[in-house]
Amino acid sequence: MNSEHIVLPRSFYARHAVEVARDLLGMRLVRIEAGRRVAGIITEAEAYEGEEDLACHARFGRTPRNGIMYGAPGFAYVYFTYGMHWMLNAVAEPEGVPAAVLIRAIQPTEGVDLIAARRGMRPPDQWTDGPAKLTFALNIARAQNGADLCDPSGELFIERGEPFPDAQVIQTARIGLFHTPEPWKSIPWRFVIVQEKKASRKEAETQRNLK
DNA sequence: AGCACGATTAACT
DNA sequence: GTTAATCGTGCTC
Repeated sequence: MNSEHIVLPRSFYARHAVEVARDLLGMRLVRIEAGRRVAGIITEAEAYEGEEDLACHARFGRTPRNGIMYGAPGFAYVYFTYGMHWMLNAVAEPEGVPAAVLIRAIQPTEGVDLIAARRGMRPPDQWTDGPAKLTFALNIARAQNGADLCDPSGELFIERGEPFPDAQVIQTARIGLFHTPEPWKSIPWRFVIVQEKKASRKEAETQRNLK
C-alpha cells in the first residue's frame, strides 16, 4: 500500500451527506477481488439525508433494511431494488443520524479486464455509468452490505483521489424519484461531473428538463 | 397475508 | 418514448 493509496478517514463521512456527496467526486472506489484491485473514479453521487427527507429510505424510521444508515459513518449500505439491482451507498453523518450517499457512476481505472468480463457486451462508456451498472461491474451485492469503507485491508473501500474543482461539477435534482413530494423531489442533492460521458444515462434527460 | 412500488436497466416500437 | 423484468421491503388490513 503506497502513498498514493490512502483511504478516506471516517471523519470524511461524519458530515452532512450533501457535503460528502460533493466531495466524493474524484475519489477512488476500490473493490478487492481475489487479491486484485478493481477500481474507478467516482463521477456522480447523490445525498439522502434524514427521516424528513421523503426520498430517503429512512423516511419510515429505522427498519431492518436501513439500520446501517443509522450507524457509524464510512460503512457501505448496499440494498436490492427493482427485483434485480444492487445499489451502493456510503453512510454519512455521525452515528444516530440516518444519511447516505448513493454512488451513481464511476470511471474505470483498474482491473478493467474484470469489468469487461462482466460488462464487455456493451461499449466501455456504458460499463459503469449507472448505480446498478457499477455494482454489477465491481461484483458488489449483499455480501458487501456493512463493509467498512475506511478499511484498506477490506474488500471494498474508498481512497483519496484528485478532487474535481467546482467549475467541473453541476448540481441537479436526484434521479428516479417519482412519488416523492416536494421539496425533496427537486432539491439539488445530486452532484455530477460536467461533460462527463461516464455519468449515468438519465443525466442528459435531467439537464434537458431543467432548461 | 396481501399488495403496491421501488435511489434501474435494457430492449423494443 | 414505452415497457417488461423481477422480488424484497414495508405499509395496510
